Amino acid sequence: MTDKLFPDRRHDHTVCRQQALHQAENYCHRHGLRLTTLRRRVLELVWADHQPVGAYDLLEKLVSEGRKAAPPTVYRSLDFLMQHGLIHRIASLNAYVGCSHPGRDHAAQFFICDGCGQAAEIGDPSIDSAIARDAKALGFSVDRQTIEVSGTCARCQAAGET
Amino acid sequence: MTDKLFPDRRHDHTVCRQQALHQAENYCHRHGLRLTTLRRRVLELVWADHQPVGAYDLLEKLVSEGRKAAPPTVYRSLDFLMQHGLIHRIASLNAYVGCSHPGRDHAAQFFICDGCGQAAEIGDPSIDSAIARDAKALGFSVDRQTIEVSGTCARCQAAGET
DNA sequence: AAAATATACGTTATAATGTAACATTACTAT
DNA sequence: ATAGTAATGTTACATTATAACGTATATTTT
Repeated sequence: MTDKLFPDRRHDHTVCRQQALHQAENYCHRHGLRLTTLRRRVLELVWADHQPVGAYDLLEKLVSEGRKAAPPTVYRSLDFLMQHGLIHRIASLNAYVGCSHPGRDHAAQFFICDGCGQAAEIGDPSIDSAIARDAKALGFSVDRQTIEVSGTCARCQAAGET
Repeated sequence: MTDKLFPDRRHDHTVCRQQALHQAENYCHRHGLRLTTLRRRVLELVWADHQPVGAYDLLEKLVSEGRKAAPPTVYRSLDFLMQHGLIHRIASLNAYVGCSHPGRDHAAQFFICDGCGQAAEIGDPSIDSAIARDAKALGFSVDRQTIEVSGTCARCQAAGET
């Protein structure tokens, strides 16, 4: 079974990371944004795998690479990357994950596996439209959304059944 | 305009609070749970209004009432109340709010106003079913959901337009 | 009712996450 | 080159949450 949303460890993650960096470079270039060495590196670290990463994990990696870094170093980069839709924050985990569809303004929805820790971003229009409908009924003006579904992915279920 | 989900300050909130406490008492009695003085008081404080409250705000109130309390005091009560569906945690705010439909096991969805700070709990089956459909397509087994939509409620929009 | 057990709470210490404020460096544009 | 702006370094601290262990209170068993 090939599962692009919850990939196993065999998948060539270099591709994911490279593509994300490439897209980020394009995006920043087109919009006159400065994807500095630090920001680029933070993005790269966030894309180390498909699991959301904590800010202090990132900090630790930066420091271990010899860079002078403190919490604000990381948080500022994360803020920049979030502002421009290159990463997302997972509120239920206090962690950050690369955006699968950067460039487009979109409300992300996540399925998060408690087993492997991976977060899969989906963009289901029917969730969006249901929320939009409710908002309209309330007269509520939507600014941002946090849609995070936790549970167990297919692979981990299979693995857990022994 | 009467808005039960984003009530104004005139609404008789005593009713909301009383009802919530009453339901909690019933629920705990039926299930053999101990709604101790502390837990009851924490629930009452969470229901002080319709705005999610931070754990340390609760702690401060408990202490100011003369009770000996420390962070674990509050967090343990919050854990109990959450476990039994009497309150919800709002992950995007690190805050807690009374559950509007205790007793039933349900996936809550929230609209949170940046203006007045109030959180309205809704239970839209079409959001649930959209998520269930996506989960099924992924073979994902859902455990819990975090659905939080932030923005501005109708009343605050009206107030803001001057 | 007394002892045994389990549950809840008190207490201290600390972990984990995030921000404010100001100094310094590096880039950009004239 | 120089001034202006944006990014990063640095120190200090705020906020949210939990671990670990002791004490008290309630519940069950005898």
